[in-house]
Amino acid sequence: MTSATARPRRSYHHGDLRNALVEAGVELARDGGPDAIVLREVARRVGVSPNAAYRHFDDLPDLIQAVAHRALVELGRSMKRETSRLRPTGDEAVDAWRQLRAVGRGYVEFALNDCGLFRTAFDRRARQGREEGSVEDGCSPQELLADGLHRLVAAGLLPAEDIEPARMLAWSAVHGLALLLLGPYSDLPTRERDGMIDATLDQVGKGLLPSGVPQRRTGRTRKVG
Amino acid sequence: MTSATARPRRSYHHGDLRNALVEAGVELARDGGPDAIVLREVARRVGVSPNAAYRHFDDLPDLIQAVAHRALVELGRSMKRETSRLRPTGDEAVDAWRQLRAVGRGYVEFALNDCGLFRTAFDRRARQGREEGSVEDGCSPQELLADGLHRLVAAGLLPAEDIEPARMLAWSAVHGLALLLLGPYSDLPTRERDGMIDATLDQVGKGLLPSGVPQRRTGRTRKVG
DNA sequence: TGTACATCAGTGAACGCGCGTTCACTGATGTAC
DNA sequence: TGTACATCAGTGAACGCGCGTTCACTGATGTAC
Repeated sequence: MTSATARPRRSYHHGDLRNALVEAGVELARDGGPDAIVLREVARRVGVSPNAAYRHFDDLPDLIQAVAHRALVELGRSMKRETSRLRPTGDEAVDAWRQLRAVGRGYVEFALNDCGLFRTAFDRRARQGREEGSVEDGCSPQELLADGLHRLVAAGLLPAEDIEPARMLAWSAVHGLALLLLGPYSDLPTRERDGMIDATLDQVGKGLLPSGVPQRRTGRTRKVG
Repeated sequence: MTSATARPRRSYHHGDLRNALVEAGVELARDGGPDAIVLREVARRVGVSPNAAYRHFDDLPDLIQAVAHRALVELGRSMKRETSRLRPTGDEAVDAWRQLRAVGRGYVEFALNDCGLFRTAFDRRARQGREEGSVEDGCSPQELLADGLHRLVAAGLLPAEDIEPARMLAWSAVHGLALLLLGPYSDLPTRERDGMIDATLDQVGKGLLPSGVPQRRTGRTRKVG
């Protein structure tokens, strides 16, 4: 339970304490979810007195907010990782749909692999207080979803005016799926779980795309190259 | 904060303490979500010493579990209420789809109106420990969803073998939608929020039903009367 | 290049708090005879 | 119908705990001259 990472500091001043505190918070959240982010324990792990944290954060919720922000960054990375694994087929419709699918898969995958951090990303306390903008580098979960949707539009699979409802269905389905798999369905064997993810993503596709989910090598119609 | 409901008991023995404790827990959860369920406060509200609760519950998680169960019952009621408002059109396909839609709407509506209780229904601590079966009277959320899906099958709108993926998409979408509306989209004005719910439920329909969402008075094909 | 001094970033000790849970207890209830 | 007694369902006091936060402080840093 106690500080594995706590080692005596070389100097009186830490140099990068804020970051170190957030990092420790991330580790706690990873193991035990948002409730495991405890100011005193965070300080303990970094090897600093509890009140030192108040030089860098207003209060505990402010710290949680910072940890949640990191969690969103990691969620985005997981999504990005999944899309970057794709090899283009040359068929823009197929590729566009695959990209959105990968985005969704990365979302669910992260939730399952890093459940504590995932829950932290959407914790209530993280939303309160100041905005903190979104993830810097254009790789926020929201942007990745938007990219995927725009690519569907560009491929002629999704009418541009349907973007908003499409976003909502896609995000809802994937978010709900992740939480159900962590919750009521948490006893499911990995095999069946993977099947469920695939099946659900396909169903989402059917909901999103008026002309259906494009299949590779079937010469399905598309309007844009 | 303190006991509005605490009134001196007539007798030494309460008579229905377990129930009273759960009820107080429900009120706390309603106001503040699962974390607001605090054993001492529950006892305080009922006007009983804290340790009296241990005659009826193993520990705090056991109490939370009982409260979560009640929350599920209320969720089911909200869903049922929504379906019972429907007036049959005579068109079985239309009616079947409307029923499932109402089930989904009742789900989201409950989440928005009784957010603390909704979150409690799916709290992690409630899932641990013994099973406690499901809601007694055949009105559990899961059963209502199943009923809706079976009716779609009976109406010839959904192939029987697609029930499982359909369940997963429907539940995921509606669950995720509820949580997103409570979370990242919580600032949304009611008007737009309602629009989003409708749009998302329609999208779910498109995902579920191979022949599309049935419209009233269009003479759409159906296989079973 | 050296020194005075404001500012920054930590420390140590303490605060009050409310929690979940356990202990040894006692008043109330119901059942056997 | 009345009484003895086991069992049930509460009480009161206390336990240890760890938390978030505040106080007055001090060591380290960097800048003006």
